[in-house]
Amino acid sequence: MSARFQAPRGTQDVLPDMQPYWAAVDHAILEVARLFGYRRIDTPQFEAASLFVKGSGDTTDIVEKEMYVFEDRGGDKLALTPEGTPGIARAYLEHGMASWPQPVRLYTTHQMFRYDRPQKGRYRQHTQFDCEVIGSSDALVDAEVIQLLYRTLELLGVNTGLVHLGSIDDLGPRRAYVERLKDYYRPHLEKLSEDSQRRFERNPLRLLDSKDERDQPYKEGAPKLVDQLSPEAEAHMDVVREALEAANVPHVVDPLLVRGLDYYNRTVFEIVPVDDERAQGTLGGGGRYDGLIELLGGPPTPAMGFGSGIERIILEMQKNEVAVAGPAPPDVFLIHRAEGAAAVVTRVAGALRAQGVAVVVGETGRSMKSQFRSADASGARLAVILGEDEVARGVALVKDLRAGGEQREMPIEDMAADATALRAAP
RNA sequence: GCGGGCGUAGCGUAGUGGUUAACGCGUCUGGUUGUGGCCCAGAAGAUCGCGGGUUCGAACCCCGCCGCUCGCCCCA
Repeated sequence: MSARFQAPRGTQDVLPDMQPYWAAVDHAILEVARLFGYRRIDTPQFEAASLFVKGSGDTTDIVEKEMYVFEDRGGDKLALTPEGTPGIARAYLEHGMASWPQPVRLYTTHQMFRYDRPQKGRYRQHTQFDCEVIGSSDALVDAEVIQLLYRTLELLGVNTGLVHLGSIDDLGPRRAYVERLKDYYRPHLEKLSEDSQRRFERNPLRLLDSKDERDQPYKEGAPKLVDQLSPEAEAHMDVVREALEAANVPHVVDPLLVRGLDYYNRTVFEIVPVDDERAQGTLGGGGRYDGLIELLGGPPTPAMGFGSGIERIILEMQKNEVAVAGPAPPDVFLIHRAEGAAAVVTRVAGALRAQGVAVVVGETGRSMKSQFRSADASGARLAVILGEDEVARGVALVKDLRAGGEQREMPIEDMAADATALRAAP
């Protein structure tokens, strides 16, 4: 109905029924962060657009085609955060975190905005669970970060497949490799798909995971980066694998794994659900970005991190029929029928709440029957009835809705003063 | 950005050119004075996604737009 307002394309409302899933994810994140010693950081939902142009890379799709850029009333060019890492790197520099004990372990959950054609599991606004470890080049940190995401998903009952692990080496060796790759493809350029011809210019690493029929014959013989890593990168990856092995994180080396941002080096990884049949399956991914902080004007500072899409995680939880706890029902549903009972009703409800009793109040003017129906639907254990008769006599009727439906009288003032008897009732 | 499918009350569906668009769930109100869950009855709730066209007549046929969805691109 375009006549009525609707949520902007690619955005969604999280209705009350869905909130338990979000709460479950929040709890899992809190617990895993505690276990691994990560502290929470929150950064703004928008940043200088140039932070992403510089940090994420000006030729990446995210920056070039998908970023929400706007100019504010003061003329500043800003961007809604399309990804999490540059903002955190910026905060690291801005707040002198280099003088904190290194490395700095941080996590956050953050809204991300990307102008893209929406699909299930791909939205224009989505939420990411982000972890970043800044100030260490230790391969054990790489393994730790991967493990952290894996454990989070495990804790949430999400059935992940193997962790896909790769290495894209350091900048110098990678450039040399890209030249070798282009040399290999150049003679066949004419015969490649249009997409791959574009990739040849813009993102040669992507040539290797083309799905187009026409490109298949050339993939086999193409040089693979993981097969010719520099000795340093190879040794680094060996340690990562050894540590993942020891941590019981099942993984596989994926020679075709490429990440979308410019700043990655060495370790890259991705976690996809087991028997994933959809295109937007990736639950999370990340890698090492030793050059980013320096690129943003800081001292050379190694770092490692990941982003994981919470909407996708929840989609998986639902697919796996993971049970999540809903909110507890109220303790008491307060039914009232007296004329002009607003004051008594409000006072009793307030007194009970002050003692920690959860109270939902029935609607004025509705029949007993109707209010009892509401009481039942609310899931409350007790109905407290303040009818005309009771209010006049200064008592309340307390009825147990779950058990036999027994009912007894309690003086209103006693109940308001001390809810202990009510809790025990009847 | 490219290609395919879909769009009927809050939700799930029926109706595929011809009288006041149907059913289930849900909501509300009742089933004799003030008592829930089950049951029964009634009511409210739909400009048939929006706009235009064809036709005596359109939810139904055609076009455009919007939204969802699947694949590609890309990504979480």
